[in-house]
Amino acid sequence: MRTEINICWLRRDLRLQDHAALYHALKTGKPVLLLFIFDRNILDDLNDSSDARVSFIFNSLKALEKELQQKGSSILIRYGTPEQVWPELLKAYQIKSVYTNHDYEPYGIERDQALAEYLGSESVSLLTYKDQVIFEKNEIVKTDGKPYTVFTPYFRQWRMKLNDFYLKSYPVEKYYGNFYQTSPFTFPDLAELGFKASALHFPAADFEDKLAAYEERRDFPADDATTHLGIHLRFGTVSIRAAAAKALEHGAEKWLSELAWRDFYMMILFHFPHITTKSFKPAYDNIRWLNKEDDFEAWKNGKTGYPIVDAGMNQLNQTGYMHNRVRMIAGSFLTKHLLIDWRWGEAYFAEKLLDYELASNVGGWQWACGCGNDAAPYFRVFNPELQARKFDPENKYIYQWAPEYKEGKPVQPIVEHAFARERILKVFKEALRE
DNA sequence: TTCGAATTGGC
DNA sequence: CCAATTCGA
Repeated sequence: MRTEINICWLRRDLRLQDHAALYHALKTGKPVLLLFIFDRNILDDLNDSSDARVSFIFNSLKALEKELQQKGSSILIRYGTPEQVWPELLKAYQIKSVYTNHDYEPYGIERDQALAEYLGSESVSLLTYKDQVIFEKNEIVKTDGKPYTVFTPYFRQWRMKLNDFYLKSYPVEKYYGNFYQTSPFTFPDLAELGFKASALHFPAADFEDKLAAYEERRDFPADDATTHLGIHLRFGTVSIRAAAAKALEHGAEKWLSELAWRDFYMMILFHFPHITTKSFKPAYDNIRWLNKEDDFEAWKNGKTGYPIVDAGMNQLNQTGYMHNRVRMIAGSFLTKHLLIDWRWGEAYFAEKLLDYELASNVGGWQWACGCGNDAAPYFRVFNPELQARKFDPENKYIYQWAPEYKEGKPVQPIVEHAFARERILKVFKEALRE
């Protein structure tokens, strides 16, 4: 008779410390086998064979495999769709339960629902846990029990509720003896998954030394005073509880509130999944976008004639990262100056950002466009020149990423600011009147 | 129901 | 001051 085991399915929680599902799986005392599926439902839609996120996942799994081998175990890596892989696993192993962490994205919810049904039909239980946020789903709601749609009152409650209990680390280490003991499984090459190693640099996971100066310097892109922790939170190579605990320890309230924004947008996406394709506020779906391909190309390639926008796009294209202040400026510019649909911008960021996160990206783009979780600030149109003067007064960031502006040659902007401003105000008014 | 408030602005 | 809606208690 085969040994009965538990499987812990990793998705975006690629670590062996402070891990909710892994903790619960190991604690049962049954041998725990770790699993990762390179999901073709996701991978097949990526159009860059050297997509850096795939490399990041690959590297992270390699590191996990090393850790696991020291414990006499190994990680099972599969390439395919979950629908294909799970029936194979059920044949290969005597599985008691499957442990995994909550996913709040529409695809993830659908995938996990299907799995729950399938496993149920095979008398295998699926146990899922909150792990990637501090507060999820309905943990922070209004007095009427409905989800918040405005950040500030949400955050007031989020901050009040936050205490050591919610930040407590899951002591996974105590149960490391319960990993399934096996000789190492074969570990696939990136090439077998249809990908190449990315040449991009991945940010380190150490963020603590950035916290002290964060609030004061975070808006100045040349300072690079942000933590670059996004990719680690995206793939779970850093635990959100550990990050929030460090924020409290250093009194980094502003940075803590940014972690709350992440919770907020995940909660919003969970309750309002339509926002990936529709405006949060339906009236804004009436906007008559110009959607001129030439303008979109110019924006993508950093050729708008607005130095701060071009610098940002160059930074994104070259490094897979763009400073947050500049993301807002570039987003505002695409939607409000060029009158291009926010979904186009969202899709481009999705392709390029190492720290891409569906909930935050959609939330951020809808905010930049003015169609998102905001009262009524559509008439707020960023002036890219003023923004640059204010946040990059010595053109340090601009010259670093768009050195062509150093020469001081006059550049013809793709659209004149005052004209674009009047135009977008008119278009918005028309859309909202309908 | 009423009323203060609403991430990161600009002219 | 703009311009002005909707949220939330």
